[in-house]
Amino acid sequence: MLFSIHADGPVPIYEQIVAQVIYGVAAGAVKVGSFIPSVRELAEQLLVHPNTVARAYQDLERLGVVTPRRGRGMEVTSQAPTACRSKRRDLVRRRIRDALREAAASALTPDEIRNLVDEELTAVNGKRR
Amino acid sequence: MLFSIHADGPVPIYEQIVAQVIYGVAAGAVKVGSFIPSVRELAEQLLVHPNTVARAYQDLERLGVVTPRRGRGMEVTSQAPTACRSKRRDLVRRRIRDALREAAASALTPDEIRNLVDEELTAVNGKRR
Amino acid sequence: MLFSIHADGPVPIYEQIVAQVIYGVAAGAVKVGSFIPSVRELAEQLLVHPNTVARAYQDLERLGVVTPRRGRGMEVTSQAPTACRSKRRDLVRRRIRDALREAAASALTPDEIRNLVDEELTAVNGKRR
Amino acid sequence: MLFSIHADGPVPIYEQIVAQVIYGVAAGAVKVGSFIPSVRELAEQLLVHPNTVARAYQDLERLGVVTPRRGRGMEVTSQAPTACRSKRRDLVRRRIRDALREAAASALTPDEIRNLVDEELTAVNGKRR
DNA sequence: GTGGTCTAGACCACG
DNA sequence: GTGGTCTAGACCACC
Repeated sequence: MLFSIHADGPVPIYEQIVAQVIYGVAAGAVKVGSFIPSVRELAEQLLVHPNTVARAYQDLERLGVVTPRRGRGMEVTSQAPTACRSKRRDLVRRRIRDALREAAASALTPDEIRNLVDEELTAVNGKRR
Repeated sequence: MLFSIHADGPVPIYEQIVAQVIYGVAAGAVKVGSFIPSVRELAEQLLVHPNTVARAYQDLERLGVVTPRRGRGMEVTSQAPTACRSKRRDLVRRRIRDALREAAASALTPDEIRNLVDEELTAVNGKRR
Repeated sequence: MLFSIHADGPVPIYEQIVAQVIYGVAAGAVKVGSFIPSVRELAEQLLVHPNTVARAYQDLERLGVVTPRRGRGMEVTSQAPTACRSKRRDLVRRRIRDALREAAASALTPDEIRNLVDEELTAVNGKRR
Repeated sequence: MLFSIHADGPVPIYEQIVAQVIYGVAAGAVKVGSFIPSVRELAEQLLVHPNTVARAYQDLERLGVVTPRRGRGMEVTSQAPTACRSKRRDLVRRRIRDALREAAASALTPDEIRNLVDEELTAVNGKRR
């Protein structure tokens, strides 16, 4: 499980942790029944305060992605993969939708918008190669 | 000049005001030399705190879009249209880029991402018809 | 809005705050559109740390009972009464169910259990007079 | 001696073990002079950490329910039945009392509370038939 | 060792 | 003024 956290930027650290766990589970990189890193361990790895990790884990628990096993850690639940794939799709769709709505509200023409989208889409795909 | 403000939601109200003025100028709906509404007037119209409008106007002034005319209000500058078209493009591109980066980070496949984009793109265009 | 908090005892303070707001809304003592006390205000009143109150308020927001109004406070939502009455019933029923299941598991006879329940029920009702 | 342990849920495992031994003795299912399972044996049976069982047995010893016999295990004491019947009653009464107090604090009417109690009471009794 | 709660206090964005 | 986030560190229960 690899995390990359941007401590600056507008997105709270704990939200970044939540999202990355969700993406990891959705992608199958984190298996059902396995344990995500302990609060202290991950805090040390990410150079953030344990409380920040703990808050992320509470959110993940609330989402049904992990369940606390007392004395052992946070275990990935059986319904996590389904929930995470759905959640991932929702998160991504929501962000795309908001961006495109902003674009439409800006009175840019549909052609201009599509050009921008295509440019950024190839840029992103290029990065993934 | 029509404003639509979403008091809830993650985007600060003052940013919404700034963006909508920029979009209005960029689209040619707000002319050079005209005056945007007074702080009090707009605050009343939008049911927001005057401080919020004032902050938006400060930003617009700092961006060179409007300039204060004592006793008369905020006048749209001659360089505003050029600046706003550029700024608009930057704003929209930035949001699209961020959304697509998030999509890539989520480990969704490029195909799935493109499908989501296409769905939302037609949805947005549909709304504009 | 009156709160009574038991800082000792097994129930976390933030849960007590959550429950009491829910009960207040369910009982009609807290109206839709009104604002619950600010974090700092309630923290001072209850002699607890503001963070503790903030955590309770986050839970209430997650439950859809209140919504943050930036710069103004936490407003009771329109769906709060329905949600709170339902939630209250669930909470109380859950506690009663657990107690009675424990009683059944203890191999006490149904008659003994009913006697205990009746005793405690009259004791509680007596306190409310 | 049959145990049913819920590893999740709010009740600590060691408390569940303690309670079930108490209930077994109170109901006469566990006889004076008999031996309860060894720590290792029970831990293996319940898929629980031996420390957890050991802690439960410490509590039972402290309560005077069992007494350690070197090399042979934990023996049920002669005063255990009386103590367990009393303890059982206390435990059950305490849980019922707490549940009903919560119900009263929730501002549900006495009638609503009684209805909930009756519903759950018949539900529990139904399960025992 | 694990997570959970609480206090303490800083800093920030927003209105 | 409001809530939101983060760091810091204590204490606890449980395994």
